[in-house]
Amino acid sequence: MARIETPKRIRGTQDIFGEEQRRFAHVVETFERVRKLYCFQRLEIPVFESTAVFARSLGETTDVVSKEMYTFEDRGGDSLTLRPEFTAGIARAYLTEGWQQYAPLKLATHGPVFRYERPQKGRFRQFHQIDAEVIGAAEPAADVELLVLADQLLHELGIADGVTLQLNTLGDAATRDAWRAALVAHFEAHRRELSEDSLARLEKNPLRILDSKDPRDRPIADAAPGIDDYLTADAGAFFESVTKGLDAAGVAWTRNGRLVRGLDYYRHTAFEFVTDRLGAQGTVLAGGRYDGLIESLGGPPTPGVGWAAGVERLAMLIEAPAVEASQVVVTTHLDVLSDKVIAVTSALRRAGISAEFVLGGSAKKRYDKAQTKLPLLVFVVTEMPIETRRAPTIYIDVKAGKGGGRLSGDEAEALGRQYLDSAGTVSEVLPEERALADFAFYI
RNA sequence: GCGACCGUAGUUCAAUUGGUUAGAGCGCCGGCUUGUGAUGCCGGAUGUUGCGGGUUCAAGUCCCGUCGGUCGCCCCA
Repeated sequence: MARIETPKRIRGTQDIFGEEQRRFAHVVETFERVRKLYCFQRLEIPVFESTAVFARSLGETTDVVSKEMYTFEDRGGDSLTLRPEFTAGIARAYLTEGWQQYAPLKLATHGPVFRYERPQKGRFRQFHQIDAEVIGAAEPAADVELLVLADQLLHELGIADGVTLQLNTLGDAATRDAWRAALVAHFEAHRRELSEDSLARLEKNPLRILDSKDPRDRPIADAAPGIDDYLTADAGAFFESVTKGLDAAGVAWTRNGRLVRGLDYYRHTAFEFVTDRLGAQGTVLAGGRYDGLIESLGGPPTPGVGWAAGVERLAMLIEAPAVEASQVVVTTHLDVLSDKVIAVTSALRRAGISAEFVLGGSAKKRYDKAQTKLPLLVFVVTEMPIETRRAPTIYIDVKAGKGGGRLSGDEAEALGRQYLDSAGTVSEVLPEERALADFAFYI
């Protein structure tokens, strides 16, 4: 017989399940909660866009655009790209949907993004980001609002202690141009001592030499001119307002004058929340101001700030959330799903009580499995004779207690009665010495 | 794109310097304890040792290739 080869999971993609998915969901749910506290509107945008949306906004020479995008032709011959990030798509939506009328807009979204990279710890080809943006607000208060939101999110996830906010300014266009020219001159003068990687950076993105990890580059990078000397008065004042705002909000930050961002569209504020607990992938949440991005997409001059965070990276840092125990687990001694079992279980659920029905195995196996669900009560539906009685019966196990706690007989009886009554089931307590549980309800 | 290490049942891992029918825990399936229960007892099934080639009397163990995983570099969330 021919052997059918089982399909493989595509490299860099994930099947998220069990504890991993609980961590994942907790990150997203916490983001949703905090985002509402800051009155950021939830937004959904497409997973793919015209290739030009990303190529023009991120910068043609960036690694993301030049070698990491999932780009393909659709059946109509158009070049499409799976989004490698959110900001460009949101900017495009802002323009095509005419959202200028709502500006300034505070937006939040989350979902999968795609980058063709070599997978490693905290790095995938399809991964997930949470994202927050403020479009149409030029004032530093917008930057502060986003950073405070990020800071609160990390606190609520319980990981703020291990993560530090590194902050820098890239200045305005004039600042950036002057600083860049000075850097290029400095690095050109030390051309011979630079690493191969940095020689390539010198052509493509000289700013990146500043945060090189290569020991050969460090002394040269450390001796390079700082941006502060080139900041225009406006740019300096802007940055000061941001830092003062953070102090006022009680957000801890440290200046990192060598922090630059990889994508071309960043101006002024640039920041990264960094941890040392994720190996090489220390950046957990990052972003900055991108005045000029929307212009590069053919729109009117429009200020913007935003950040994105990797859901998987955050999920790796948090404490594992506990499994949600069901309130009631229903099982049965009967071999087939009797009408009684169906009636009881669905009545409980209609009454708003989470009730799990255990499938598979023998009555004993099902009972053991029911115990492992850590419910408040286990209902055992049976028609087996107890003493001389043959009426359909629900036994309630008083020994099962949520979180290892045990219920007293009275508590169990009260709860069982309450559940059964709210489930619309007539019940009568039968103290039964030889029952599975301490109480039996005739139904 | 570059480098290092790794790849054995569903899963986590074993298997002396290459040497008989590749083992265990968990999980799964069945049975027992006339029923007090997540952690009782007994039994059972499942592997083309990632895939393809090579060396050898003999390969899970060595070599080459390939695919995949992990961790670095690069880049980024």
